[in-house]
Amino acid sequence: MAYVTIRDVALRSGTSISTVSRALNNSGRISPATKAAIEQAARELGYIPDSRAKAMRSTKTSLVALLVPDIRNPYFADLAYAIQDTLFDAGYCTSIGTSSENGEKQDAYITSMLSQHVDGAIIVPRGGATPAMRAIVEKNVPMVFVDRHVSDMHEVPVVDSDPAPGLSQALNDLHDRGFTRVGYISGPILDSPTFQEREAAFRTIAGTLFREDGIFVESTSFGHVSCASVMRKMRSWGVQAVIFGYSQDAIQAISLMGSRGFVIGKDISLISFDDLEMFTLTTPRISVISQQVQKIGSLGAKLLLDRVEKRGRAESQRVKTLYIPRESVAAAL
Amino acid sequence: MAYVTIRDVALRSGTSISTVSRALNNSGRISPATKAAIEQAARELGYIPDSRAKAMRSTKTSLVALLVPDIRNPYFADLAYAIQDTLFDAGYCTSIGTSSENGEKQDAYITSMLSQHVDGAIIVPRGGATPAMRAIVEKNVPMVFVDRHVSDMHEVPVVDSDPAPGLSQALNDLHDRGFTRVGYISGPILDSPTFQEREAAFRTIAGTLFREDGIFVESTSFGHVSCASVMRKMRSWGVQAVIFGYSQDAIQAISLMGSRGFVIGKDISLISFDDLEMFTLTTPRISVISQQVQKIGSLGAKLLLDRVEKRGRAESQRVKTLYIPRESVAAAL
DNA sequence: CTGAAAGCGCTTACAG
DNA sequence: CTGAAAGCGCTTACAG
Repeated sequence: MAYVTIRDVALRSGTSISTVSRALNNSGRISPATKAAIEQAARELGYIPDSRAKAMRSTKTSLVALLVPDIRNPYFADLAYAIQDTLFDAGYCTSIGTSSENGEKQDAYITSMLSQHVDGAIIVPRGGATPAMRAIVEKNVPMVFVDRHVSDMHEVPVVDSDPAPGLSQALNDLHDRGFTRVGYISGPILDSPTFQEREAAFRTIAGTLFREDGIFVESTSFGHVSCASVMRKMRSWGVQAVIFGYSQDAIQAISLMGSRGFVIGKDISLISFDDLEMFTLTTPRISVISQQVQKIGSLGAKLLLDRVEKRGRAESQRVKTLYIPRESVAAAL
Repeated sequence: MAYVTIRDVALRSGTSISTVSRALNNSGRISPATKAAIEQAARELGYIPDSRAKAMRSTKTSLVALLVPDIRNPYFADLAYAIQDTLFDAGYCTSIGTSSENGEKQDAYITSMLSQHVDGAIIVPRGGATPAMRAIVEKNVPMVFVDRHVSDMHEVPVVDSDPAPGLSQALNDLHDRGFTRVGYISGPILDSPTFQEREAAFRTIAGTLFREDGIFVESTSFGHVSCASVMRKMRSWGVQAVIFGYSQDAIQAISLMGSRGFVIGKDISLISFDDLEMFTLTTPRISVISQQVQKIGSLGAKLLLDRVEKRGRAESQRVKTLYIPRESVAAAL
């Protein structure tokens, strides 16, 4: 059984190709009788229209490309799920690609999607603008950035979270509990306006609540070693509570502390960005600053749909971060 | 800047469409001079071949569909990553779809992939055979099942894990530590040969090590309530160590126990299937039976490639499960 | 209401 | 070595 084509359906229903097309797409007038006959023939044959051929004529693929750095990161998995869900309900298929925080692969994927003439692209950019990303813009393919943005592509709308509200709530909580020495670990800050902004927001807000000499900021790159040494530094400075701008760092830190007998919420208090399920499984459960990833995802998808379907001028949006206190933050010693 | 077509490249290089096609695909003889000119023209114009048009002629899309129940489940995220990685290196693009353990969505996705004439499909099936899955087989599109299988589709090869080795190691460990009352919680066993097999393997192996009246088996469906009540039952029966066949259940149980002050590794010992990162963050860390998901993924991908590229008759494969003991299993009280 | 024809962007025999 | 032509499976004016 090879693929059934529109021709087979026409033959079987004793009509022509054009009539079948019109009947199955509800376009133009057709007599109810022929329409019914055609639908039955299509059903009997198990006809599945070739979307490639369809798309070539109508320049509409109902396909959207989604690019995330790493699908194994639960934050991105949640994001991808929310986006795919929203898009699916609107009749679009989402193709999820992974760039592995790797520029080359990122561009290979984008190019491949472009060659399939996707109707739009949702991208969590990694690093700066790339050739393939510029190609998307040049070809006028609708695109939105989600979660992060790229500093030199201002024409692309972005849906991300505003770190200030959650950080403010978190820092106020620490302040209220009597902490005087707070630290911030900012993750892979290089090239990332998002992580830069988080750090800046921390500095600003902490500056209004704590003394200058009670505020400590460090950054990690990827990798275990660095995270361990940063934690050591924080400890040696007598930092009482530390906020992680990058949840993957927090995960490493928790694992490290567990293996060294450090007790979170006692030896040191801890807060991380991203409301991940695993942060509720640890003992104690980890306080988080939620980016409301679900909201970011659905907003991003809707924004793209607005562009694809050309309703209004959709603009960038920010979702408020939200502090969720749990037992990893205790009173100051 | 609309899309650049092969026609534009021909015009710019002063050649014909057919020559451009041959030059860019390295097929047939072309003089080095014209080839160079064409390549330059293509580069200057930023030509990206239309893969839809390409595929229509050559019946090769270099596209593979991957269907997983829920990408937010870290086990499937790992699986998807491994598969996508292997396929990417072989020159294939993977489109990841999520069925949300929902038959309708599963079929909608498959049909959509079929309409794009993917070169193959890798599926983690949910429930039994569906109409769309049968359509794949009928149309002779290469397909493999991964992680789970469907009882009534024997023609489809499957790569999954053999539960026996890991279970055997785990149960021997429990036995050696002096446990006499062991429990097994089997997850959503309905319609799932995989979960059924795990339970059967547990019964068989436990039967050789423990007394009949020291073996307890229960199953959960999805949802919190059920998991809590099952745990209660296990406790009331005096079960000393429990093995979870479904890691999502274990996650719930850990969370429940944490909120009730139960201490894992002391009040009860615990082992779960699936070597998830989060199981190393808990205190104590959770002993697991690893399915070696990475291996399953890459084997599954390779098996599909063998079918797609018609090398030999690729057959089903099993990966051995592996027991990784950690602190969630203590000595018997 | 329905059919024949053109054309979307490619590839692939077929001539030259 | 290179070009003109047919055709992949559709949709969409255009006639009838």
